[in-house]
Parts: sequence; structure tokens; C-alpha cells
Amino acid sequence: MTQANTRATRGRGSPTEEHYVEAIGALEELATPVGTAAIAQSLGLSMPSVSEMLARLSNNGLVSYAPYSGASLTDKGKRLFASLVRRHRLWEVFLNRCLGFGWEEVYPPACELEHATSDAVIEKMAEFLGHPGTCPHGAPIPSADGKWPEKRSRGLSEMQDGHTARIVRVLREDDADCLQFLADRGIVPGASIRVLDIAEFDGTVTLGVEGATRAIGRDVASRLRVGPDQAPA
Amino acid sequence: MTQANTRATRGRGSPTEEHYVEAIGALEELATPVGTAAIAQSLGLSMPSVSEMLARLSNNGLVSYAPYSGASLTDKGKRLFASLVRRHRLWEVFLNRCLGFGWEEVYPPACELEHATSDAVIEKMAEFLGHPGTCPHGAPIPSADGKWPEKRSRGLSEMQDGHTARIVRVLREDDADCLQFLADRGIVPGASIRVLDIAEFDGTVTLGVEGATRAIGRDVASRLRVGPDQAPA
DNA sequence: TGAGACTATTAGGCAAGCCTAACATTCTTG
DNA sequence: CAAGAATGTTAGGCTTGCCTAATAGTCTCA
Ligand SMILES: [Mn+2]
Ligand SMILES: [Mn+2]
Ligand SMILES: [Mn+2]
Ligand SMILES: [Mn+2]
Repeated sequence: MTQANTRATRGRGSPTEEHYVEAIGALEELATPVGTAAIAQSLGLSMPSVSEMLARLSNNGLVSYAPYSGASLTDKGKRLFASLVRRHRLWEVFLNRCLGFGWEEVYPPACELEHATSDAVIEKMAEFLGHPGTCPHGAPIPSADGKWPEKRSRGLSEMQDGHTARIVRVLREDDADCLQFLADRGIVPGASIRVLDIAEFDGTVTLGVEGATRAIGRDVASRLRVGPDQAPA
Repeated sequence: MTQANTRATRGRGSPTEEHYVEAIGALEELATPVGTAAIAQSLGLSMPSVSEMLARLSNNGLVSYAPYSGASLTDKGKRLFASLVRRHRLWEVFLNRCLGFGWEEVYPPACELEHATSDAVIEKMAEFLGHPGTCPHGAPIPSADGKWPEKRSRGLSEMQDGHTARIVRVLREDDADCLQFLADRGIVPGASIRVLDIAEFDGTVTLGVEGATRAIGRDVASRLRVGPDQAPA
């Protein structure tokens, strides 16, 4: 009836809880368990707020958490996380493909819409979009039953000079400036690249992209995932 | 950064405040000023909650309000109301036309999505949908600058036996059962009808709709708005 | 091992939104 | 006009979700 009731009804957490689960799930891909500080930084909140919420999420069975030992998603939490990522990335596809937003713009509106989207709506949306497998940044979209597609990609640093590959994914989808920078240089999912040089000294990578030569720093390079140059038959 | 901050940034109220403005705006079309009880009933909340929020909305300059005298939207409140109705009805069009939801299903999801939708997103959506003039229930969609289209419709009760007309709008868009009832009988915006009888006793209306004879009660009949049978040239 | 730097929790407080119970006003109607 | 009904507000309390300041645990390194 009321907003809160609606949320209770739909069998998920509050938007706030969902934000936490989203952040924890993303951070778990880097290191697990996830520390309070990392979550606080990622959400722009104070550590006490995070401590408090971790206790609550633990109570709700979404994360397993012991004081001073960090947090990690439970199976239930992982399911919610997959559902969130699915909702988020399908919205990104819609915003990009149908409404014409650039890939550097889609993250914030998707992050709002995802919490206001029921399963019924998102499944209709998936059908409307033709069940896309990835978001505009090349990130995989989990299936409705929470399964993640196989990910077969490497980092740029694993490539050797002169070799070619195709960009399959760009990490840090929320960093609009970086995405703009990359898009300006044609470095987007699907683009073919050739590694011209990886500097020993500071990791600067020089690429050939569509006939042009592009240099990118180590940090940005580490956000690129590549796959084989030809689409797998 | 945080949800609350995001909301503050976008220069509107919280979703909760928006719900109140939405309810007050809708009730104002029936009678003004709007009483606390009516708002409470419409939102499914207690009267003290409404009293409290009216004080706050009054502080924010969205409603003018004096104790025991009811509330009415200020100009600022009216602008927010128009923006909300625009967002709500554009979402309804999208849900109905693109995602395939029935007109009796679109109200609740639209009511969630509208509060998570920025102006940028809704204007792109309007363009995507071809700037529709009405929602699936035939209700007008205000323009981006808050103007309401001219409404040229009559109630069924103003019609005489034997006359024909076209349904242009159905009120109470949130009453799924009633909408289902009407859709089952072909009584939807755009349908041509002939008034066969309006009972003096209890106001029951007998209609001819697409060759079939349909009877509806006084209350349901009062929710139908009709216009001339031919589309105005 | 022990000081300092991190990391994390506890304590205490605040605003938004909701509630019930109690009280106050206004309307209706004989 | 004087109930009594209807409407509306006040009082007091709750949860969620955030904060700062203070405290406590952990890690690193001389
Ligand atoms: Mn989000
Ligand atoms: Mn993405
Ligand atoms: Mn709403
Ligand atoms: Mn509608």
C-alpha cells in the first residue's frame, strides 16, 4: 500500500539494502571478505553506517559477517546480487539502445531504476530487448534464475606486443570520465585492437585502434578485458 | 552519492513527498481544498501521518495548508504535480505499448518508476514513444513545461438515449478490477458506443458496444468520459 | 615488543516517515 | 442549541538510515 509495504511485498530488501548488496557483490570480485572501509568508500558513507548495516544484513541472512573480519554475501545475498545486476544491466541496455544515452551516462539512472523494478517488469523488459547477454560496457547479464554466463576474457597485460584482440568488456562502469575518454579513442566493446607496446617502466600501453595509435595509462589499461579477435564460431 | 543526496540533487522532493503531491493533485480535481481524511484514505495512511506531512509540504512551499482547513497545491506544487503525472503516464504508455502489460496492470509499476526517473530520462522516453498525448486510460499527459492539453469530454450521464459517442477516457486508473471489467466488455478509449438506456431509478446504463449490449452500474458509468463519435478533423 | 597507522565498532544523536491513543474542532441533525 | 458523528491535531513512540566523536582491535615495522 505504502512504499515500504510495496517493498516488503516484493520480497526484496529496501533500496538501501540493495545498494549495500550491490556494493559488496562488486567488491567481492576483487577480494573477499570485503572490509567495512571499502564498502563505506564505495557507497560514500561513513564506516559506522556500514557497520550498522552489516549487522542488519547479517540478521536478514544476506551477508555473513563477524566483527573485525569483514563481510561476504551468503547464497541468499548472491541471489539478490545477481537479480540486482540483471536489473541494472538490462536498464543500461534500454537506456543506451532505445533512449540514446551514451555508455558513460547510463550507470546512474540504471542504479535508480533497478530498485523500482519488479521481476515482472524486468522480465518483460528482457524480452523486449531480445534477452541481451551483456550491458553496454560488455559486462555479462545474469539469467533470470541467477546464473552467470561463462566469462572467457583476459586482461591487456597478459597480451604480447604485436598481438591483436577484441575489447569485450570495460570495468568501472560508473566512471563516466574514463568511459568518455575511452569512447573518444574508439576503445569500446567489440573494437579490434593491436598491442603495439607495453612499457616496462610504468605500464603505459600503446594500442592500434582502427588505424590510429592510442596510448593509455596502466590504471585505465587494467580496466580493459579482451577476447579473441574473431568472434568464436 | 547516497540515495538521499541523489534526490536532493535532482531538485524534487523525496518519493514520499511526491506520493503526497500526487494524491493531493488528484483529489483536487474533485474538490478543493483537500481534507486530511481524503489524503489518508487515498494513500492508505493514518491521518496523523498526513497532518505531519502537510505541515512539512507547507514548509517546503508545495501546498498551502492551515489546520482544520484542508490543503491545496501551490503553484510550485502544481508544477511538481504536472511533472509527476507526465512521468507516470509516459511510463504507463511504455509498459502497455512496449512491454505488453494490460491497462489494468500498468498503474502500480508506473507509480514506482516515476519516482526514480530524472527529467533527462523521461524526456528521452517521451521522444522514444513519439510524444503520446494520453496514457492507456485516455488521460492527458502534460507537456514538459507543465501545460495540460485541452480536455474536451463529457460524462455519460450527459448523453441522451440513442446517441452515439466514443470513449475518450476512463477514470480511476488504479482500480484494476474495474478496468478489467471494462476491457472484457470492449469499453476502452477509442471504442464507439451507443447509449441504449439510462435507468431513472438507479442510473444503470445500457450501452451498445461493437454490436453487443452491455449494462454497467451508475458508479462505473460515472468513470467514463466520452467525446464525439468521429475524430475531430 | 611497542608505537603509530589503519581499520572497525560503540555511543549518542538526528531527520524522515510511519503508527496508536488521546484530545480538539467542526459539522450535522433532531 | 446540544448531542453525537466526523474530521483533524497533538503527544509520544517506533524503525530506518545516516552522522560525528570516542573507543577498541589489528597490523606493520623499527
Ligand atoms: Mn542502485
Ligand atoms: Mn554496464
Ligand atoms: Mn508514485
Ligand atoms: Mn493512466
